[in-house]
Parts: sequence; C-alpha cells; structure tokens
Amino acid sequence: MTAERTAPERLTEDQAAAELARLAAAIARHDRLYHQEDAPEISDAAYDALRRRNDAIEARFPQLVCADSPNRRIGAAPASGFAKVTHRVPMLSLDNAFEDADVQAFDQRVRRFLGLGADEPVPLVAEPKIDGLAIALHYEDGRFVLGATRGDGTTGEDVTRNLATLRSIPARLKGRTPARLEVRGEVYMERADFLALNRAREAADEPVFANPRNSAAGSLRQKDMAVTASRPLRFFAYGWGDLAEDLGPTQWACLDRLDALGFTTNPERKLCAGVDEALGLWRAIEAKRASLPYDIDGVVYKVDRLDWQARLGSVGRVPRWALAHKFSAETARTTVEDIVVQVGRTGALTPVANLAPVTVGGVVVSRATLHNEDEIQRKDIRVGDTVVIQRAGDVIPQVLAVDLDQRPKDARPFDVPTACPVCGSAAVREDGEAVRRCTGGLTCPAQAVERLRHFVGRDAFDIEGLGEKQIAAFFEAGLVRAPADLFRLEARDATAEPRLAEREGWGTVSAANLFHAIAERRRVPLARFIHALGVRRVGEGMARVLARRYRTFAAWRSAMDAVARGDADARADLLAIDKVGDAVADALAAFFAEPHNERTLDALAAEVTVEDAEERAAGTTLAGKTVVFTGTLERMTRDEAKARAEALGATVAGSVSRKTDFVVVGSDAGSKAAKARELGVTTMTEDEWLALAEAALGGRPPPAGRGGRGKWRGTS
DNA sequence: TCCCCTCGAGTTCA
DNA sequence: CTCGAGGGGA
Repeated sequence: MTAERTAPERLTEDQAAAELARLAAAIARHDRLYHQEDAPEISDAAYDALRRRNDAIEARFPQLVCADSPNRRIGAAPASGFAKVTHRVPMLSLDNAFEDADVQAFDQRVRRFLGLGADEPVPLVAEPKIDGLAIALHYEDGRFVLGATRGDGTTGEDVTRNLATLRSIPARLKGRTPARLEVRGEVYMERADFLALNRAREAADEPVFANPRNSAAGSLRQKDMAVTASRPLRFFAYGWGDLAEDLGPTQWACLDRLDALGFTTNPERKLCAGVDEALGLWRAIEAKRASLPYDIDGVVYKVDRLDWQARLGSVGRVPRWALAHKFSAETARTTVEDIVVQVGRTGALTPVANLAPVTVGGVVVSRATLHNEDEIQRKDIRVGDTVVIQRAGDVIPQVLAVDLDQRPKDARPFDVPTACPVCGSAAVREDGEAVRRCTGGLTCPAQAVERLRHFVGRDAFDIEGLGEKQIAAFFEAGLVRAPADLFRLEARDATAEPRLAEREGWGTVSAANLFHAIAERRRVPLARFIHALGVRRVGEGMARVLARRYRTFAAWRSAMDAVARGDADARADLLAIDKVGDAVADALAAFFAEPHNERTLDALAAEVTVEDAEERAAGTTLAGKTVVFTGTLERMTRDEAKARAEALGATVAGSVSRKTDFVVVGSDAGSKAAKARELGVTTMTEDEWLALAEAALGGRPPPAGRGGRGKWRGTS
C-alpha cells in the first residue's frame, strides 16, 4: 500500500514529510496551470482533495509545515498576478474611539493643537464607516486609469480591471475635471446581495462567504474580471489622495464635488457644527444600523476645514484630523482551557490563555494574551473559568471579564512562574515593573531565537523567507546562533553536510532564494541596523533619532562605547537628544558594556555595510539644525511649531545645550532663554523664526513623507 | 511633582 | 490593538 492512501494519523514522520513535499509540488503546479496558464489539468474537486490531504497531514505533523507549504505560499505571495502599486500619498488608518469621552478628547486635542478657544466649535463631517475594503482610484484627464487596494497603506495591489466593472466607479468623470485626481473610498457589498450570492453558491455546491466584507474582498481579487463583474459590488467615495488641484476648501465641499464628478458619497453624511451634534448623529446612525442596507462598524468624523486638516497633519500612520467612533464590539463566551507562559525577546514572560475555540466577529479565536500577572489577578482569571471575550478594535482577542457564577470548583488559579519555562533560569520581577523576566539572557534559547527573529524582521533587516520556524530550526541545528551567522550561511553551506537544500522543508530553489534575500541586505541604513540589534528601549523611532544624531555607524559606536565606559561628556551628549532620557541611556550603556554584544557588533561589522544616515529634508537651510522652543508662542502652538521645524529637517530639542543652533523665545520665557544667553546660543523671536522657516521652505510645499519618486513603482 | 503623550514590546488570526 | 513606562511640558 502506498503512503498516499494511508490516513494521516498512521503515517510515519518520514512518510508524511515525503508526501507533503510531493503535495506541495503538485499543488504549486496546478496553481500555475490554473492561474497563469488558464489550462487546468484536474477538476476543482480533485484539486480540493489535494489541498485537504495536505492540510490533514499538516494538522497531524505541525512540525513539518515548511516554508513552501501551499498554505503559506498563498498568504505570502498573493501571487495570483496582481501588480503592486505604491501609494504616492500613504493610505492612513484612523484613530479609534469607543466612548463619547474619547470623542470629546479628540475635539479637545484638535482645539488645543489649533490654539482655538473653548467656545469656538470645530465643525465636523460625520458619515458611517463602511465595513468594506479601502480603495484608491486614479483618474487622469477625467479617465479612470488605475485602481488599487489599500494593502499595508504604502503598497497595494493593482485591481484596475476588476474595479472597472463596478457601476458606481465612473470610467469617465462628469463636468470640468482636474488633470489628475485620486479618489479614495470603500468597496462593499450590500447585505441582501451578499445573502443572495451565498444562496447561489450554496446551490452550486461552492463554499459560502463568511460575511459581506469577505465576500467583497474575494470578489475583487478575482483573476477573471468577468467573475467580478457578476458580483454586486458597490463603491462609496469618502476622500482623496494625490491631487492636481484642490477640490474645495472644506471636506464637505469636496464630497459635494465628488458627487458632481459622478461618484456616490454616503447619503447619511452630515456636516455637524460641533462635537455634540456629531455625537448625536452617531446615536442616530447606531439606531438605524440594522436598517441600513450595508454593514457598518462605526461613524467617521473629519475636521471640515481643509486648512485645519493640513495644520493638524498626522502622527505616524494616523491623521490628527479624523477619528473613527466605533460601535461596541461583539462579545462571546468561552472557557479557559489553560494558561501558558511565553518568553519574549527581552525575556518578558507573558501569560496567554488557551481558549475553547469560539467565533467572535466572524473569526474563530482560540488564544488571548493576558498581558501580565497583575492583569490576571485583577480580573481573577483561572483555568476552567468561563470568560467573556471580544476582539479589541475588531482584531486582537481580549478577555473582558470572568463569569464567576460559572466557575467550577476545581478552577485553578494561575501559578506565577519563578523560573523561565524554557531555560529554567530564575524569573524575576523588578521593583515597580509589571513584567516578570527570564534572567537567562542569551543563554535562554527562547530569548536568543526571539532576538534573531527581531533582527530579520520587517522593521529591521527585513530578510524574506525567514520566519519563526526557519529561525528556530537554524538555531536548533547550530547554523545560526548570532545575527552575523546569517551572512556566513551561504559560504558555510558550500561545504556543509547536509547542504541546506537537503534539509527538511528546503529545496534548491528556496535555499537559493534565501541566500539571495540575505545578500540583498548586506547594505543597511544605520537606523535599521540600530533597531535590529534589539537594545532594550530602542525601537524603530528611537533608532531613527539616534541615527539622525550620530550619522555614521563608527560615530555611534564609539559614542556608545564611551557612554558604557562612564564618559560623562558622551553621556551628556546622548541625553541632550530630544526623547533620550536616563532609561534609554542606561539601556544603551548596559548593551555596550556587555562583551558579548561587542563581539556581535564586530562580527556584524565585518559582514555588512552600514549606510550613513541621510540628512533629512536636505537642501533647506534648517536641515540638521537643532532648535529649542521656549516660552509661550503666539502664532502657533508648540506641537505645530515642532512639526513644522521637523518637516524642514531640523531637530527639535527639549533643552538648551552647546549643540543647540537656535532658541526661539516666546513670551514669558524662563530658564532656557537665560541658559541660551549664558552659552552664547543664537536666540530669536517667534516672528524671526517664522520668517526663517518661510525662507527655508523656498515657497515649496513641505516635503511629503519618504516613498516613491516617480510614478507607481511596479515591483514584483 | 504630576499629567499627558508617545513609544516600545507584547500579542491574534487571516 | 493594548498596556506600561519614559520623556518632557506645566
């Protein structure tokens, strides 16, 4: 009897591995025949049988799931042939609010930022937040030329042909049209259409969609645009990206203009005089939620005046001028089957609840983080308890409360670990800290592996094809113990036994791909490099700050070495940087005092080229200058002044030092102005500063974020 | 010294 | 996404 017919549970591990490899190859081949060559050799049913067999074996032997598992490949490469599109203006996400108080706070924040009085209302445009897919539509001279999904906000997929089949997306705009226009909005499916579609699919013995959102997503990402055309998709326009000319002075006027151009905007939209009226609209929409023909998950508020929107700008990926006020999330009840402890990169021990699987908000949830021991105590969560869970912000599962009436007699409280569950080192909780940490450092395999994962992660070295499994396997096999080992992998592999390509889960192609991905990262910007090291308290933002200040790897390293040696000047320099305090300085000193880390750096320096940090906004006269604001500013708020200065390439510091270039002195300035005089640092008034900023700008609009020059970069 | 805001580090599931 | 802690303004 061939292994092929054997029930998965009766396969030996070797047989299973062999069969998985065979299935992966077969499925990949049929995928290609189906998607790219449009010439399937087997029926869909036969194909499904292959997939099911693969899944069953993977479920039985999870340790054998490898990089080229068909299930992974689908997620990793939405390969079905959509080109990538880079959004020239990133598609931001929205800050969320769940309660009236959060909305009031938003209003306050906006008012404070703009320097408005308490009695000056901020008019808001409110409209339902459609539960669909965010889309960007590009028009040139009135013609629809490109449509893309949001993707990660920076890069999405080109689904132009599919979008062109939607009635509510005009192929040509009406009336006078801007030369270039990017309209943004939501593609969705009405509930009635969704139900009808599912009935038809059921009748045709096809799998049904879980909800209208998934249904819309699935319909849009069809290879065959005829299929998309047959699906009842619709589009609401609610915003814009790249524009050749303004659509109007306010959000409201722009929405009217979009209507006039031939788009559909949401009929529930309303211009509210202030936050109270907006909250009233929220309640009205919540009340009629069920009677709306489409699913919504809240109401979006946007500051109406576009000049205010521009002044407010955005923080990270979130605009300060918009807010999503969500309806309360769906909850579910389930039982806690176990509480396990995970070890993070810094040794943090995190308790996680294993739950009896339950569906919440359309997804099956089986785990939820419990954060730390205090949290468990506060909520009194025990193994065996029935708990109420929700998906916070509709994503991350969260335990809300315990149903004490349902507590079984034998419910077991969580045992606080005194030793690391992985390496057995003592697990201690420092005074005043909420987390307990494994003290094993890099001798703890869990920490070592997590650090490597961080090193190759997307925000750090970004090495493709190295996930948790692969890193763990390499570590286990002794191939990669420290970051530099990655860069020696290929050379070492030439003489290794067995070769990587002969290892389980790898083939010649995947091995070559990996070596290629690693080789591509031998040049790395300083900020990424610093972040990759995983120094405590030094994340992405801090790494950028440090890179900007020290410019070169050599300068940074020697400065940090000096700090570690206790050099007071070096430490003072470090602390003079805005956002660097004692805790960060101590963390860096501790890292560089560790001989092991010094060796790691030496080894890495021999393998990679660290690129010097570029001057931000180079070319403006303020680039690289350090500015300190003090006293009360009259013409702009502090936040605004700071955002402006940074956009011009300046660094805004909190305190005056010898390194400070200008001190902008507002009214009622105190010690900082005095210190500036004492050190002989240039001081100026607010008006002088504004003139300087204006001159630095040279009449150009502030530089947009980093990203593509040129047109949409067609990678992939 | 206190409070607010931002950032870091943790985590889920598709 | 959330919690906790650091940094910096008041």
